[in-house]
Amino acid sequence: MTARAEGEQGGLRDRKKAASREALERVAKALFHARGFGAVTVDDIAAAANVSRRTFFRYFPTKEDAFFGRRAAQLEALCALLAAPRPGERPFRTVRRALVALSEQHVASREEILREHRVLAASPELLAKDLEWDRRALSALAVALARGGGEARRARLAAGAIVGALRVVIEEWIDGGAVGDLRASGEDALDLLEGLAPARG
Amino acid sequence: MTARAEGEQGGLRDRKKAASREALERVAKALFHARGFGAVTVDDIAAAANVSRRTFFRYFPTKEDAFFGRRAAQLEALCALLAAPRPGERPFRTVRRALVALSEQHVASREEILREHRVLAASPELLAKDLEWDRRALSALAVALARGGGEARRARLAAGAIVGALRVVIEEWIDGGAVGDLRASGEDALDLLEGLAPARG
DNA sequence: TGCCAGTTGACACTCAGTGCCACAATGCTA
DNA sequence: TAGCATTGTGGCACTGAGTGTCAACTGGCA
Repeated sequence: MTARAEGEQGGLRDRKKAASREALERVAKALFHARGFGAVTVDDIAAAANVSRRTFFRYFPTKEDAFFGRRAAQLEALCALLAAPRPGERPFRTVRRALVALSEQHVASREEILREHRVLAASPELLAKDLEWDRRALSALAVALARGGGEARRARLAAGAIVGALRVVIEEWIDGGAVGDLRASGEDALDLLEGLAPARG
Repeated sequence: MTARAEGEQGGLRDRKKAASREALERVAKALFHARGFGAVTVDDIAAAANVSRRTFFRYFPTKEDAFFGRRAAQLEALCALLAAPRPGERPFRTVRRALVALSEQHVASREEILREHRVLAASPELLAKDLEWDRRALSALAVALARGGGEARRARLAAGAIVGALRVVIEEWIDGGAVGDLRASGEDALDLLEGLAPARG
């Protein structure tokens, strides 16, 4: 075992690795957007990135994963926000802040989201995978909501309803061309759902 | 073109067809339960059902579909109930009746659901597909809720929250060994969510 | 310079899913 | 009951995802 930790991007080796990964993801997305997910093979991606097919699978466990870089980053950001409540803040308030921040990220990446959504809507296999991210967000929200000491069951219930409702809000925003006020729509939905959060323990 | 319509199960041919399909599904589930979804190949299923591999794919478009017969039937039953509101009934009431009926189906199929869930929990690829059924249920609920003439947006929002919350309720029921009162938990959740439904148009 | 560890490419393999064609079973009709 | 069209089935070959393995290469370090 070497003394160097894994993510310590100092060496040339690590920089090359990061570059390969980034190139693969970029090239893959470009191909998906151009031809649709199903019409692009891993061979195509590997060839376009000047890498062997085998190498592609060293960076991404499945073809789908080359598409979901954004979602992974989004979830990570959400979890980070949820894990850092302000002192004395009610759990629902923390959740609201985190989700509002998420909506602002969405608005900022408007173009990319629209492009991705076009690919997503045309390939059901991607849609299925996409829903899994919601499940993970749900767990994170449930943990955050339960922090106040209320019932854990109730926290999960509220998290489920929030995720379910916000997915609809985001979809409507996208279907409307991503021109509406996503933040406002999201906050309206959260207002309606606030009563679901567990009472203070 | 023959005069006979497609589903007219009178002839020997149709009975054989139905039997093959049923045998494939039964055999497939048995194998999935015994070894796990990933450890069973389509060849295994076909062989166990005394049918060629090619024939399997004439009955089920994917291996997953041999697992989700129940879900398909469930969704169909849900849609049927939603499509038949009682005269003068508020949309939310129709939805509640349909979902209560669904919960009773769940309780009645307790054993099978537990067995299926064991398979499901052990194979993420199935879980992803499973979530797609929720999406379809969501659309059906949204249509039913919008029937009152209220805002369509609001109806979809409520449908999203309901589906999100009820999935959590069902999961908790299953995780608890399917011994709790699912109907009561579901109704409690619906009580909390009733305010989300669009106001009367 | 030479060793070590990690990265890559090439090859072979399994398995899901599809198109195609020949064959057999079924149902209808003469 | 013989003959016909229809339709289900099996076999085969093919594409594409994903994995294991091994030899060759490259960066880091002494």
